[in-house]
Amino acid sequence: MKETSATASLSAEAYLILREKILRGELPIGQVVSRRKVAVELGMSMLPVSEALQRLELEGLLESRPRAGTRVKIPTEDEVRGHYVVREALEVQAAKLFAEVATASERAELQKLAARVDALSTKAGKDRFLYLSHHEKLHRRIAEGAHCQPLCDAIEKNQVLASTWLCVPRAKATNEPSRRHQDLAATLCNESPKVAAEAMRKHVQNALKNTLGRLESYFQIRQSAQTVFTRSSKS
Amino acid sequence: MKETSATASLSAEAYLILREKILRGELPIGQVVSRRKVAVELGMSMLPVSEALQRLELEGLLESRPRAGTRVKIPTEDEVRGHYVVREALEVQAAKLFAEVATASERAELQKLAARVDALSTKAGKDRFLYLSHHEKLHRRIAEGAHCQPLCDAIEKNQVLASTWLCVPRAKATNEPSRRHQDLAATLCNESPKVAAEAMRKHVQNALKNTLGRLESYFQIRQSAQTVFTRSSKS
DNA sequence: GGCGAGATTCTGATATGACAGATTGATTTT
DNA sequence: AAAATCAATCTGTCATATCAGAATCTCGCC
Repeated sequence: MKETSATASLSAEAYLILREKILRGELPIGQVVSRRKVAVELGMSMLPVSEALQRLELEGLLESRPRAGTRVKIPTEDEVRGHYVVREALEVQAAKLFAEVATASERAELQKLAARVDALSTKAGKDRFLYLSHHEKLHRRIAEGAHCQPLCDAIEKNQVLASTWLCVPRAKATNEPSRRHQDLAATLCNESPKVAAEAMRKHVQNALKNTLGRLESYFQIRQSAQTVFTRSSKS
Repeated sequence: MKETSATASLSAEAYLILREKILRGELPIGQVVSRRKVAVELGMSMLPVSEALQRLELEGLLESRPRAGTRVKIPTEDEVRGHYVVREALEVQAAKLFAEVATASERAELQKLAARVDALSTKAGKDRFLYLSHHEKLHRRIAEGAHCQPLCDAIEKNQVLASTWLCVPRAKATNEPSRRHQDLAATLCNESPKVAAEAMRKHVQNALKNTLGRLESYFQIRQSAQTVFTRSSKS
C-alpha cells in the first residue's frame, strides 16, 4: 500500500481515500464495502474507517443497513430528479451572483475552462474521468466567482453525490451541441444576472435528462428485488 | 434521566438528544460540550457519543479542534450571510414549485399556519421557542408542497443550522409588519410561480437582516480573541 | 507583583476485543 | 426435488483501556 500524506486524523485519511475511490468510479454503484477489509487495507483500526463510512453515508454516497452491510448507494429515479432540483436552485443562485460580482480574471478563466470542457466532451470515450474532473472544476469556478463560501460548499457536496452516477457509461450515444459550456460561460460573463440565471437553469435541466438516460438500467434493477441488498461481490 | 424511546443505535439516540438540546437553545452558542460528560449523562460509552458529535459537527452545529474541545458553533458574519444565500436559493425554488404543484389542501393549511405564526410573532417574549417551531413548520410545509424529498431535506438541514442563531434574544426590539407570513402564504397560494419566487426571495432577505441584528454581539466577540476557544463553563 | 517552566488534568483519537443481529449455506425434513 | 432448519460466518455496534496533544494550574524565579 502507498503511504499517503499524513492527515490530521486517520478517520479523515480514510474518508478522503474512500471518497476518491468512489468518485473515480473504482467502487462502482452497488459495490459492497466491508469495514474490516478496508481497515486491513489501509492499515488502521476499524474505528476510524467506521467514522469515515458513516460520514460518506450521511453525504449520500453510501447506504447501509444496521448489521447487514454497506454499499455504494444505488439511486432511485425520484432521488436523482430531486437532486437536480436542488442543484438547479444552487447553481442558478451561483450563476446570478457570478454575473453580478465575479472579477474580470475570474470571467476570463471561466471562458477558457469552458472551451477545454467542450473540447473534451466531443471525444467521449477513454478520457471520461478527465472530462468529468474538468467539468466539475468549471462548476466550482462558477461557485467561487459568486464569492460565497457556504454556497460553494453546498454546490460541491451536491456535485460529489452526482459524480457517482456520471461514472456509469450510457447505453446509446447522443450527440449534443458541442458548444454547450462555452455558450453558458459567455452568457454568465457578458449578460445580466437574470439572463445568466436562466441560462444556468436550462443547463441543469438538460443535465438531468442526460443523467436519467445514463441510469435507466439501475432504476429497473432497483424495482425488481434489490431494495434489500445481498453480500455478493465483496471489495 | 428519562428513558427515551429505544432507537436503532445508541449513536443515533445521542445524536437526536443532543440535536434537540441545541435546537431548543438549552446548549447556547459557545457552550463547551465534553464527550465524556455527555457519555456519563446518557449512560453510554464515549464512542456513540463521539459519532453523534462528529455528525453534528459535519452539519455545522458544533465546531471542534482535534484534541482541545468541542463547543456549539459561534458563527462568523460571513457564514451567516452565506447561509442565507443558500437558503434563498433553496426556498425560492421551493416557493416556485409550491405555486406550481401544491394541492388545494396544502395551500389551505399553509394559509392557516401562516396566520398562527403571525399571531405568535406579535406577542414576542416568553413563547419564543413556540413561535420558532411554528415558523419552522411553516417553511417545512412549503417545502413539502413542492413534492420533492431531497429539496425538503436540504431545506431542513439548512434551517437546523440557523435555529441556533434564532435562539439568541435581540437587543433592540423592532416592530415589523405583523402580516409578513400571511402575505407570503397568500402569494404562494394564489399567484404565479415567478411572483411566488420573488416574494420568497424578499422574505428570506428580510430574515437575514433580522438575524444579523440578533447576532451582532457575537460577531464582535469573535473578532477579539475567541477564535481559539477556552475550556471555561463546562456542560 | 508579574512571568515562565513543568507537572497535572483535561481533551479527542485510536486499538483491541467482545457482542448481537443478519446473511449464508449446508443439512435435514417433507 | 423443494422447503424448512440450524450452525457457521459475516456484518455493524459498542465498551474498555490506552495514547498523545492541548489547556490549565502550580510553583519557583525575576
